Amino acid sequence: TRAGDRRLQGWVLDERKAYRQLPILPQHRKFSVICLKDLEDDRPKYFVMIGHSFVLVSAVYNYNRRSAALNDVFTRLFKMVSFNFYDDKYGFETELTTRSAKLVAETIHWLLGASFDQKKLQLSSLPVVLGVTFNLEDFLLEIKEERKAELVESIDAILTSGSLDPGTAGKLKGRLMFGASQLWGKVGLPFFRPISERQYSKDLSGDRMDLNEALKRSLICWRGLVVCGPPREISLRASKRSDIVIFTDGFTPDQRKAECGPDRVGAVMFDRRGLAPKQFTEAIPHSISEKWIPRKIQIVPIEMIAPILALETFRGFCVEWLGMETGYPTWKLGLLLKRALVGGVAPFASPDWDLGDPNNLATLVGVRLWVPDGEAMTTKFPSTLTLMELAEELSAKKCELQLQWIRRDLNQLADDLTNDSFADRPGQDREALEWRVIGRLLTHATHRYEVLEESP
DNA sequence: ACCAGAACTAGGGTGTCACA
DNA sequence: TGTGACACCCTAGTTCTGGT
Repeated sequence: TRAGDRRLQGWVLDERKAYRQLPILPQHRKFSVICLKDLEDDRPKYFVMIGHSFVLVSAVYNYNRRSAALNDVFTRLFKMVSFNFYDDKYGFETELTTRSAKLVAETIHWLLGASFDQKKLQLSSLPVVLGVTFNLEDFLLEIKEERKAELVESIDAILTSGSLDPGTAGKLKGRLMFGASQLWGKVGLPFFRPISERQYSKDLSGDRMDLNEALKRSLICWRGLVVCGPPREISLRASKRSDIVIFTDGFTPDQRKAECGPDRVGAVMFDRRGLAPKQFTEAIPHSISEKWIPRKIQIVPIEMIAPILALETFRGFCVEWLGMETGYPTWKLGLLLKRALVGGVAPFASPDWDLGDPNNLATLVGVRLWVPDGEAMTTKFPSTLTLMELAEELSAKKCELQLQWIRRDLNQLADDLTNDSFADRPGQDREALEWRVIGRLLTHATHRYEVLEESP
């Protein structure tokens, strides 16, 4: 932010009875009639509505047009940082200007005849917008306590009753998804799977509505997240220049092309402060790859492991982002396994499990993978484990994970290294790598997968 | 290098939920 | 009523696989 270290505040303005403020064109009033039964004489009575009613098709468009127009006055004329969502209008400023920004918002509404609730006006470093608290002192998005309590209550009710019907499952999933948007990272993503499966299950006979093992554990895990999951951070969006950039690549022999040799990864690091790039290449030991789901070509896990090794090898740097060359379309990730399931980790279910401990969180993180045409959320087993390992490695180095796809031809150096082509490149000292989580997770996740596979 | 069948995808349609 | 996110179903078309 260009405001430097100045404290931020927000203002919020809520319009009163939003749709009712939009008038019906007088000559159209004959089309705007509602009918109610009079309980006294049991006869229908008709009323002409002079304001837009809820559910009227044009009300949504008409109202949002007005809302957006008002916001345009704020942003264009007064250069304010403000937003609108239906009748919620809100903006952020430094301490110096919040008061005047709020005054502008109120005055413009008053001048143009848009009435608002004086009682609902906010001017605070903890503004509440759309039911979410923006904590501008600690830069956190906080889930409201009431919402927390409602979610816990719903989950407990399901656990007590021991059954969950598709309708309730869908309702719970929707509310959890909204709540999760205020929580740290993509925590909890894997636990939606069993809930989602119940939502769309069609067989309602016999004991099919009963909670199975996977559902019970998912609910318990979600309860834990709602109660003690850390809030989402509000990050400063001003982009900084990267200190270093790392390119990686992976290789695995393709029998169709009669290729041979071990699975291999390579990486090149460009350091803004250094003259020459640094590089390494390493074979993936069979003890690691034999644990993957058998496939003819294991290129995806190999490509994903490359960044982990790169970070371990080039440790001691402050990494801002990491380019991962996979050259691999999203859908191939799905080939790793037909059923998309990932394990909850056993200690998660115990009450004394500390969610604040990054070691625990890293085992739960779901990672969003960016690819050229669109994006894919993968919670598929076991590719997610590789991403967890990567997240864990980054977390241990106080880094944030952001995977980006780049064109293959921009990755020539890593490509060469991976293919054992060392021309013009001096040797690199190697360091032994210890896997942080992948071994442990494979055991847990494989077990979890078996449990889920067995459960109906 | 080629072929046939299997396996898989994109994208439209439908439907659920949440929020306003 | 609108929006977005997600899941499932379906069809036409593409890509992979295993064999020659």
